[in-house]
Amino acid sequence: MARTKAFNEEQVLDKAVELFWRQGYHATSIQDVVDTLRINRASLYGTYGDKHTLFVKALQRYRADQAQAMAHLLQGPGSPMDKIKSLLNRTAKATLSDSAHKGCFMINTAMELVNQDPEIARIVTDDRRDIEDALEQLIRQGQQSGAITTTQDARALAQFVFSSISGLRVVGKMNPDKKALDNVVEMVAKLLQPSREDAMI
Amino acid sequence: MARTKAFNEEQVLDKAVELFWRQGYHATSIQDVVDTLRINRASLYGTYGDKHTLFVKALQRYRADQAQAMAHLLQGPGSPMDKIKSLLNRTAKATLSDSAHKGCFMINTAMELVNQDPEIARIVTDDRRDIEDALEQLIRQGQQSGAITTTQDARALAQFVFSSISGLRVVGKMNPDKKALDNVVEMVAKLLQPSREDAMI
DNA sequence: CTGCTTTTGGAATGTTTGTTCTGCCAATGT
DNA sequence: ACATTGGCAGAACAAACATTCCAAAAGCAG
Repeated sequence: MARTKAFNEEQVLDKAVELFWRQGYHATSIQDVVDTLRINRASLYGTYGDKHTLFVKALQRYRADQAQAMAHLLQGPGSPMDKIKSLLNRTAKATLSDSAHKGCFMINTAMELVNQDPEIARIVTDDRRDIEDALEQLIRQGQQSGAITTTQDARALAQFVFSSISGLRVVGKMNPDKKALDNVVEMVAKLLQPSREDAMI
Repeated sequence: MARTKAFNEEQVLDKAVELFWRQGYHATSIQDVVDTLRINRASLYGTYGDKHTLFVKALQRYRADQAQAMAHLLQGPGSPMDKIKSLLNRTAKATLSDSAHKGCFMINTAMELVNQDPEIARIVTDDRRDIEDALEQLIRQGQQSGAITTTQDARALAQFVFSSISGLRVVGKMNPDKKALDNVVEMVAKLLQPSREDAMI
């Protein structure tokens, strides 16, 4: 009944994710978007709305992708401790193989917009809560099997792991040095392990 | 021989630090600068150069202030371990009392510009190196007196502490929750302490 | 093929951007 | 007192900005 779009809506959104991820919100102009996505201005506005709406869609898509990867890890094989280590190692590896130094789109966005844009702030906060919830659950399991220390409660440890991952992404953005990142991963893992002192209480 | 400036060059630069710190580089227009610093356009360009130059001056001023505070801490009283704890606690406290959620100007800038602006990247890298050097020196002293673990070398621990501080600033930006921040500080401190197992080797 | 609907290309919109220019004014050395 | 130097106010500038509009083109139903 009408003309069909000359582009794939999802694929083009992926390009938007990549672009905003690399450049941030304010440093990206609509001209950049038009050039990079190879889509007409009118089609852009017609399909995704204005710049801010497009950005939100891109961020939510990134978040959905990330959440899926996390779910996959959670229900995969391995002990809770293995999964946490794997998450940390994956972060370190992603940082190292990221030649454009893009870092994490969610954290980049948080740093750029959280105190200027309430809608974005809410997405960032929700994302953090979800990740901390997943970590807490994992840690609780590990604590029950005795693989993770019980000197701190699961929530506190989850917050610590989240903070450590954030730290990794900042350091990775500044200067991705394999040794430095591996060190951090190792130390976080060490802190989660129950020490012999735990039993003395 | 000529008219005197109607403003204090240093005080106005401080306002620029505050503004860029709060909004970042790209989100701040020259009009914002003119309005906030309450200085004429011509005077602005005449005194500080263009936008980029002003930003660099602001960032360097921030860095100098921070470096001075660090030097003061280093040569003050207290053990190396106390100084590290104090640094961490100060970061947590600064985050909590920062109602505008500004975070750390240097880290904000790193996240926004490091992969777009080589001159800024260099400043950020230099700053990180200096901080890690200071931490390493402190940790080395602590190790010699037996107050800090020797299971990792001083450099690795310094990198870990730096990463943890970065994590604090990210978490603090997202949602400054006192308990979460204090937890992180406590755990970093715990990791630095020598455990009884150390002696068993 | 025809009619309808949506996409598309690109010009056009008005605003905001960073930067500079011009004319006036204030302060100081002589 | 006055000339000279540099600060100051605000207009002026072109380029870039986000967004909209219009006419042409393309696909599908009848």
